[in-house]
Amino acid sequence: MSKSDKREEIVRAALELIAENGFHAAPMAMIADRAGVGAGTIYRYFENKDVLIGELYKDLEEKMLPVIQEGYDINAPLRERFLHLGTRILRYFIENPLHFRFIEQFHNSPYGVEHRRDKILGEKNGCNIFRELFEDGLSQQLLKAFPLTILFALSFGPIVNLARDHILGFVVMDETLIVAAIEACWDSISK
Amino acid sequence: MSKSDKREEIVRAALELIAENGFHAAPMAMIADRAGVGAGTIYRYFENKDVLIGELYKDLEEKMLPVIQEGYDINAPLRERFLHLGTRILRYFIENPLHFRFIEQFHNSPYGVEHRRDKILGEKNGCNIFRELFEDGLSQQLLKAFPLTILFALSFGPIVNLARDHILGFVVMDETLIVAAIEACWDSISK
Amino acid sequence: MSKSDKREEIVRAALELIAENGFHAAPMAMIADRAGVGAGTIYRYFENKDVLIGELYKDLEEKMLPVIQEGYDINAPLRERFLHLGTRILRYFIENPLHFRFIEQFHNSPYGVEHRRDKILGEKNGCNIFRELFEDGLSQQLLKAFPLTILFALSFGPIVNLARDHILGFVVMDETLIVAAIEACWDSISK
Amino acid sequence: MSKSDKREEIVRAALELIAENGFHAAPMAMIADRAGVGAGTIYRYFENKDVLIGELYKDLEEKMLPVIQEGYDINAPLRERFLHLGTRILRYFIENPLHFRFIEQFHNSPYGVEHRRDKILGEKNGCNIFRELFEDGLSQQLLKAFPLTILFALSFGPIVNLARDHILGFVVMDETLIVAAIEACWDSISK
DNA sequence: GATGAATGAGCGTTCATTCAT
DNA sequence: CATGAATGAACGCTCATTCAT
Repeated sequence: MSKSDKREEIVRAALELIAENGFHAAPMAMIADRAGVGAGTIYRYFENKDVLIGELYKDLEEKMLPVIQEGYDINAPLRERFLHLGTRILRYFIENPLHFRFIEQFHNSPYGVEHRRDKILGEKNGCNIFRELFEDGLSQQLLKAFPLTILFALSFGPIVNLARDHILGFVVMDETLIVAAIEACWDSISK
Repeated sequence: MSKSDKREEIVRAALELIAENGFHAAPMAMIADRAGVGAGTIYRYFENKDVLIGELYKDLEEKMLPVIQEGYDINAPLRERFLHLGTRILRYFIENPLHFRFIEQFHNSPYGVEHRRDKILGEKNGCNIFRELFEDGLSQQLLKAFPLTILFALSFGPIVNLARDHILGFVVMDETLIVAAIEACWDSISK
Repeated sequence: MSKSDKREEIVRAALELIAENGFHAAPMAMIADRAGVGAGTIYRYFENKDVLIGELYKDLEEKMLPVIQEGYDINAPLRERFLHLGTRILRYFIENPLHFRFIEQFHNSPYGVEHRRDKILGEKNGCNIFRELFEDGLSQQLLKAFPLTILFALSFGPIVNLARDHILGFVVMDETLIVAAIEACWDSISK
Repeated sequence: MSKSDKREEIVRAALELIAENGFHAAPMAMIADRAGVGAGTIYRYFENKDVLIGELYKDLEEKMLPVIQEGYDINAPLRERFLHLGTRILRYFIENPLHFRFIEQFHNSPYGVEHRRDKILGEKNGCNIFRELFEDGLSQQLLKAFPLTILFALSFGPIVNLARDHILGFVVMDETLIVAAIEACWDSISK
């Protein structure tokens, strides 16, 4: 197994265990076991458990962003851009329930305290797409005159809830429902 | 300190510690300490930690429900009813940040697994108010023809996010913003 | 409830709990509960748990001795005297399984360390009957020339085992078997 | 210290502490201490305390059986076979007082409940030697017509008592006394 | 570099004993 | 006197982290 394969295995094992049963069910020894490496080996790749979790989170961000942005046309009409991003995110969560479950757990854990803010969509990285989208919308007066934070809340609050409900089996989000739900979100932020 | 004072102190201490820093920062000994009681004393009031957490959650539910329902007029127009409940819930969270933080933590913890669904607004108690509200709206064709789960998601997703953002200081939800935000939620569910 | 009734209740409760499930299953609070008194009350009658256990043991000794000696004729032939005592003890244990179970537990517990020697049959009290019996037998050269300790072991070892096996249901000691078994013990010590 | 040395040290430490002062005087931390290992280390070798105790018991059984059987001639006369086994067991206990004390404690403890019956001499393993011995004796009509349980009690009751008395210093069982005592046991079971 | 046995601080919980009522 | 709520030391056990191999 190559060096980066090992890192990959560790991260994958951690993701699975945490997503499936929460942080409390993912001791380092169990992660090592499932990754097929020695317990001490993890510490060659990650300084400690906090760092492992943090990097796992960053990995997921990095996998998610290109998928969401794929085919995104910054010059399309605002509504279309919103629907593109919103449905892509929701679809991504639904298709990657382990990622979603981990991200949720992460935000409500000691590991995620300093990430509390939704970095995915916030100021970090190059991923200001949403910010730009909202700012465009505000300046064009197509959106209600809310602070960005509120526009985020109105958009992502439902998305996260819908993803959770789908994953837990409370509702089946087929393509039609996905689009309709994101359109509803649009109604909440657009004038 | 009277018997019921002691129970109160324990519950309060647990609430504070968990709300402030999460479950991992609330070992029984620390809860006891902050409550000003001996470690063993907790076990006179609560069979074990799980039970303590569970009862704390129930306590909060019980405190919250009457506040939300106060002044609720089931015969008012649908929009008004929605705004009443939505703004009340959001205000409650904002005014009781410890309650909010605990409830959030609880839902994303091993303690809250069986409560995953938002019981507050779900089928339990007499608090089917929201369900009734949505069912009324659907039958009167005032709401978009979504499953209840999605209507819940569109309503509560933003509320929870807004409460969190306010508590974390990312936005200041004054009365005007509260009402405007809930009105925006109404836009997402109404035809 | 009179003062001595209370003591009686406490001792009875302790006996039952310990005999039924061992010392580990008899915390003071449970003893108090079953005795129908407050936990603190026990300490008015017994300085501490050790003393309670010790006095319970003494109580049982005192109840047992007269039953064993009843009808004992010191002038009867040696064999008859042995059979009298041996069968009486065995019968007593069989008819009072709680007493037996407690005594057994007691001897193999921290509480009974200083009582290790079989006081019932040893030098204490007026109960030197057995000692006298053996000494008579030795001087009359009816018994094998063993130290007293060995004569005790040959006599009581089987009795205790038989009682235990009966109580645990491994064998049913009816009157015929009781007598035959004690006669067998006699064979082991008599010339 | 090698891996199996460590297991050995833990088992030895547990044996010593329990034999010397009983289960109550052998908390895991103390066992670890005396074994010269960390507290957590014990759990690499034994799932929990119950398992440690249980395996210690099995270890002792396994050490004891071959010693007892050594030189045993199944074709020798019955009396000789009985004396062989009886004296060997008694000698073993006398020479291994820690083993004896532990086994005694074990049988009268919550750990040993399911072993209540003397498995050493009962049906388990290949060690039906005693059972076979008694069954042979019964079929040849050399033994009194007792149930096996009673023959066991008549044989082992005294042995256990003699071992205890020797270890506690109440009597010194030299070779002559050992043989004479076991011969006395034989008298109790033989016709 | 990789390992996994070893560690020990820290957890949730119990219970003999005390003492205010 | 009797009570039982309160106590806190001590228990069995877990797990992030280290380090000899």
